[in-house]
Amino acid sequence: MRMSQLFSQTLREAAADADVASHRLLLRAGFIRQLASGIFCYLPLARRAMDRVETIIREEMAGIGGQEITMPVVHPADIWKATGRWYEIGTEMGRFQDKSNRDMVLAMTHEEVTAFLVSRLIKSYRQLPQLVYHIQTKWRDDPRPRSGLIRVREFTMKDSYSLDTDWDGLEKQYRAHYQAYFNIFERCGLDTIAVKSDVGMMGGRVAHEYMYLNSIGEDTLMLCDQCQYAANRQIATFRQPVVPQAQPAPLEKVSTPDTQTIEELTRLLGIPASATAKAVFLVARLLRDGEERDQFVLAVVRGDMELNETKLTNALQARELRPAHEDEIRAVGAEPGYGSPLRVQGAMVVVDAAVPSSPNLVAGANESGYHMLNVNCGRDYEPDLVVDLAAAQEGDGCPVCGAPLRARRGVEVGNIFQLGTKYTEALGGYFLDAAGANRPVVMGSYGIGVGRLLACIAEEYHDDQGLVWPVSVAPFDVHIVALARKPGPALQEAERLYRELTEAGLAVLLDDRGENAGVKFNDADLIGVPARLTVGDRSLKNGLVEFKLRREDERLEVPLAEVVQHVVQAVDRLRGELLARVGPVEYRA
RNA sequence: CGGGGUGUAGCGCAGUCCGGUUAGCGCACCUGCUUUGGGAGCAGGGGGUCGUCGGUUCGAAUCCGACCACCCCGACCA
Repeated sequence: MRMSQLFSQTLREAAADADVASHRLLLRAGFIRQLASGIFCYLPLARRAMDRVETIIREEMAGIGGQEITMPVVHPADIWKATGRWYEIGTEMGRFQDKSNRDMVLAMTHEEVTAFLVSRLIKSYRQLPQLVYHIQTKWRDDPRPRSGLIRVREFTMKDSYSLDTDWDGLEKQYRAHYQAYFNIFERCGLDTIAVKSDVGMMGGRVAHEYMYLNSIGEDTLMLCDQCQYAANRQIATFRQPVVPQAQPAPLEKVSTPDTQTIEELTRLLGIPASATAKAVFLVARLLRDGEERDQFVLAVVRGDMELNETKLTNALQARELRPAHEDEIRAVGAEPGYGSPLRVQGAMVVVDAAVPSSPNLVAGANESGYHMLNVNCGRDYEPDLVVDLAAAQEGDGCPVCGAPLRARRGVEVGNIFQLGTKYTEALGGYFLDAAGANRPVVMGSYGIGVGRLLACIAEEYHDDQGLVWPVSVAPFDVHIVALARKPGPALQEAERLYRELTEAGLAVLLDDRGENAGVKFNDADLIGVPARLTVGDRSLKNGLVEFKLRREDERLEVPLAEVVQHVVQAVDRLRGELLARVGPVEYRA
């Protein structure tokens, strides 16, 4: 590609609202342009890099038996109604009506369509197992797109769907993906870790997320250095601290004016936060007997812990959870700021597992300005449910080995779900087994956000000057900077190298523009092609061309006759480095 | 959805408080000449519904109102 023809434009200054490095640089280097909030155009440089990412994905999917298909972006709402997700998912789903007022859905994911295909194609156990995938546009009307390509509303996702006769088959395909995903990310040069995760709107049993560790990440991960336990904080468990046991003491009311927070309470009474109980008031939307209804929930965790709303949502199988309003709190007989389960009526009391084993806690008196000493779960109030509700925190004991957990931020670049039969049952995806029985196909679902992956790579590989692409995903392999404005030896040699390197199978970008040397060098650094050749009269006089790797400062003068071979070898070496990263990974359930 | 912020040329900004020539600067873009190993020099030029609608006024980028868009924090979400 000649830079003079490239449909792009580098920018000296980035847009003011680009706050993360990948966004700023992809914009400045002319890879992307934003059309609307969370909606981007991918210009040729980005398209080429995405193509390479997609090629790697296709190769790895083929490696585990995947067959590529294409499923539509627009779906009739019927299939989403059949699985219930039309009703369960809120504003995140794009909905519209076609000209005959039929409800339509913009695809957020393709479990429904896959299950539809299963219902049409799979009749017998002899046709299973299967693995299909596609690389397709998704629409999720995220309440808050941000960080450039990291979090967008319209995006390209590789999603694959495994189809099996039973859970053992699913387990096999799941583990195949587990490994293939590491292969994909390593080949892209990106280090990731797999963490156990919540199943969220997908449903199902087991799920892992692939996380690129970086402080710009929006997910918090709890990691154990000792035993490699790794989980999203949304579901992370931890070892319960040992609590000194004591005889329950009598309830006692104390005056605690202007003491609405745990911190104020511990200061006033001179006690540790672990000796207090915290009441959190929420309203859960529950689905019971096909009817939606709101249930007031009083969650109790110890004062030194934090409520994990995902855990509570899952424990209640709630559709939605929101903070309660003050009038709702008063309606059950509780007092905001001085709340506790004592003498409340009409609330579902859900208690964290650490609370019943912690005697004589200080809790609110449900009366403004007063707390109660020596509150004991089971004696002073009856919980409706005792479950793990507390969020793991940095330093908490690893649930497996007890070593202190570390909290890190990460970006989710992929996920894998063991779905089961939810979708196939809903859409008639049944097969006949060897005994002639009708059984639903067991599904797994596996996603990778292609654009997000690219952004994470950009985030990991850049410096002050610009992007520094790993060769496997770089839009070009070599960038030839021709330091010549008019026809002459330099331009002639640059053109010859462009031809010969292209013939040698490399993707070559030739800067043939009439720009100054400085402009060309800076643009080359910004775009971040891994290898650079500088063809100018100065070196050419001595029969030399300058070679430089983007990631290194060192420059090398190479004799004209050896240039092509030198570049080919250098690119091969870079490719080899990335391939060497791929290897078997131990599966961690 | 709650809180905060910003909308003036492709990008970055000034002008808005205190209404008053033809709305300005840098970069980018076009033409010509010069220059050519790290964001060049000179000369000339093109490009604006000042986010939108409404109001106040002799007069609105500027004051008032509503709306819209975008960004950040939170809620939410994969």
